Formats: sequence, structure tokens, C-alpha cells
Amino acid sequence: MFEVFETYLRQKGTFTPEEIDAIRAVSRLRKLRRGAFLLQEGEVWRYNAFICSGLLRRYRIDEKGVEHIIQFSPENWWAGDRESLMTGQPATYNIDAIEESTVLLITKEDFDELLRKIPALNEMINLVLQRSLNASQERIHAAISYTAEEKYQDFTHRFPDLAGRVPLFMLASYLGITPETLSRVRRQGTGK
Amino acid sequence: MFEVFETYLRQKGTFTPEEIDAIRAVSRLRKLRRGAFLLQEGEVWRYNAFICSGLLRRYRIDEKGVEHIIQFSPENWWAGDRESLMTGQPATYNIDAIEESTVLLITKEDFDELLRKIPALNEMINLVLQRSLNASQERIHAAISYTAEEKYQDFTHRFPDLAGRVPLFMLASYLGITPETLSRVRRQGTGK
DNA sequence: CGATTCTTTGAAAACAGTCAATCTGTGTGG
DNA sequence: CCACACAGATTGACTGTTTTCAAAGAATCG
Repeated sequence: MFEVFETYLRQKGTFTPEEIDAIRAVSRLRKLRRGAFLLQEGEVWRYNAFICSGLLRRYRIDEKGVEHIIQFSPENWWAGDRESLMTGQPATYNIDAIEESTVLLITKEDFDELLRKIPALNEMINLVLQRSLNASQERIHAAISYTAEEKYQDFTHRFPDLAGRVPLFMLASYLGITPETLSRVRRQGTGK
Repeated sequence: MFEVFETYLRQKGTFTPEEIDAIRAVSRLRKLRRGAFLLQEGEVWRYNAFICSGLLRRYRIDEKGVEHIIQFSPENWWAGDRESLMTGQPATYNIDAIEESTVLLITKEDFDELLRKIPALNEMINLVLQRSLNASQERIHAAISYTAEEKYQDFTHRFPDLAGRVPLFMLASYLGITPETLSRVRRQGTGK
């Protein structure tokens, strides 16, 4: 499963065999079955996590017990609570597996060491961060600008693969609408 | 006005006098009066921009002519269209000045050069990116989870200073609600 | 001031949410 | 292999929030 990460690295940057080995040396794999937690609210998150396979979700639960999904992380994406990682404070998000998943974990200490030793990794992470930021801001735009139907259309066009993998009630939560509204919007939209 | 940036740099990282000089050497200041554009949709954005004073907004205009504000950038924040900067494609955002502002500009080429030469700058930018990403995701959470009133309360608590500086119709646009709804929500909220 | 821009208010309509019931598919145990 | 249980999806009727449209009040700026 490390090969998935290696492929990702080679695609996004240029690494020597020694660098790849150094990365492999501090990587740990963890399998999650459906529904299993990678992180629960209140715990401290100490890793950089790369998803080799499967699909995770990051979410909060409000005082009424309603889940609000901030992000889906499929294979070849990153997961974790950056806030908790940076500050050492307890996490404010939950992360669990929507599909059976394999996650590659590197502790913060090891990862920081790698960043110092491997400039290409540093550059790559920088690019990933910038792209994530762009994506987040597109999502903000959608959330504040679109109707329920437009949000759904936007999602399916932007992530056609995810649209088929995510249960509808979770998609509704991600879009900030109720499952009932999503259901109605889907029927309307395709019906004519 | 460069001192504002210098203070910011010294507060966020450790720089030698030579490094500061190198940064100053490629910095250009630009004044914007109220309403003036820093960037218009369709132009290519080539800078890293630091706000020394004033307040900018980044937004899009939809097909009905309605503005949707993605971000406010007050002094000591960054502005620009990262997507356009990274890809060289035309910008999809407008940026203009809400207050008379002074912006410090460094071209992409100069900035990349600085990043190579000054490790502390690289680290600082990395931290800024991570914080921006956290902030974006908090905003996503608010946008998909809160009612109009909760969005307003959340904003005033998170950015008490901005709440007084931003015209209400712009705040409404930022929150994804209409000015009328914001007006009603404000009366309700304080009324009892 | 006078004109423009911004904010507030009111009434009606559109939209999304809630609650409850039904339908569908899947997996499990008898 | 069937029947049942369960989780997810859909539907309907109703409620509530937010938008829309129009107008009247503030506030601001030249």
C-alpha cells in the first residue's frame, strides 16, 4: 500500500530513492473498516495522514445531534485535523471511514524532520496546501451563492466519482441541506 | 508603509537585516482609494499582496448581477487570486477597496526567488497557508450549519473589529443572506 | 443642502425544513 | 432460501424561515 503514496509523490514532485526510503521508514499503515474512527472530537491529532484507499469524512455534531460534514477524503487525498495538529489542542472534528480504507500515517515529529531534509517534499506540501485553499474557497462560494439544487449540480459536476460513492444523507449534510430536500432536488433536476 | 510589513515579518519569523532588505528591494507599494480595483475578473494576477492598511474584499458577480463576497482582507492580511497566480489563467474574482488602502506588492517571480533564498519566509508562508485553510474550513462549517442569525452572531464574535468596518449589505453578501434578512436578524438579536 | 447610497420595514411568495409514513434495498439469522 | 430487521431514500402535508419586491427612512458625501 505504500506504493500508492510513492506513486503520488513521484507524480507531484521529484524524489531520490533515498528520500523515498526515508519517507517509507517513518510511514505506518492503518486499516479502517466501514464506520471506524480515525479521530474523535476531544482527542489530540498528531499525524499527517494520506489516504491510500477508501473514503473518509470529517464532520462535527451540533448540540441537536446533527452531523455537519466539512470534507470528504478519498484515496490520494489528505486527512486530519490541522488545527489540533498545529496547536496541540483537542480536535473539534470527527473523522471516520465511509468505505473500508487504508491510511498512511506519519507523526508530526517525523514529518517535520522529513520536511527539513527533503526540499521537494516541502514544495509539494506547499502546493497541496494552496490547492486545498482554492478548493475550500470554491466551496465557500457555492455555499453562500447557490440554491439547494445548484449546490447539488455543482457537486456532481465537480466530483462525479464521489457523487456515486457517498450516501445521499451524507451528501446532504456536506451541502448544508436536509436529506429530504436533496431527494426532492434530485427528482426535479433529472425529471425534466 | 513598508514598516507595517517588516513588523509583521518580525512577529511571525526571524529575519536578518539583509533578508529584510532583500524583501524591501522587490516590494512595491500601491495606494487604493475607496472602490478602486486591485484586480478585476478576467485579468491575470501576478503578485503576492500584503495589506499594510485599509480593507479589501474579494468577490464574484453572478449572472443576475448579485455580488458574493468570498473574503475580507484588512491590514496585516494577504490578498489576491491564488488560482490565477498559480495557473496563469484569468482571475475569476474581483478585488476592490472598501476603505482607502495601501497594498504591498511583490511579483510572483521575485517572491519565488525570496522563498528560495529565505527559509524563514518559506516557513512563515507555510504557516499562513495552514491558518488560512483552518479559517476557511471554519467558515464552511458556519455556512452549512448555521441559521442566518447564528451566522451573524458567529461573525461578530469572530471578527468584532471587522463587524464595525464593513457595510451591512456587504456583510450580508459575505454571510450568504440578503441585506433585508440581516437587518431583521440584527434587530431581533439585540432586541431581546 | 441635495443626491446618492445604504438600511430598514412591510406584505406576499418561494424555498427549505420538519415530522411522520412508506418504500427500497441489503444483509442476517432461522 | 425465505423472512425479517434495519438503514437509507422517498413522499406528502405542514410549518417556518428566508427571499423578493416595493417603499420609506437614515446616513453619507460632494
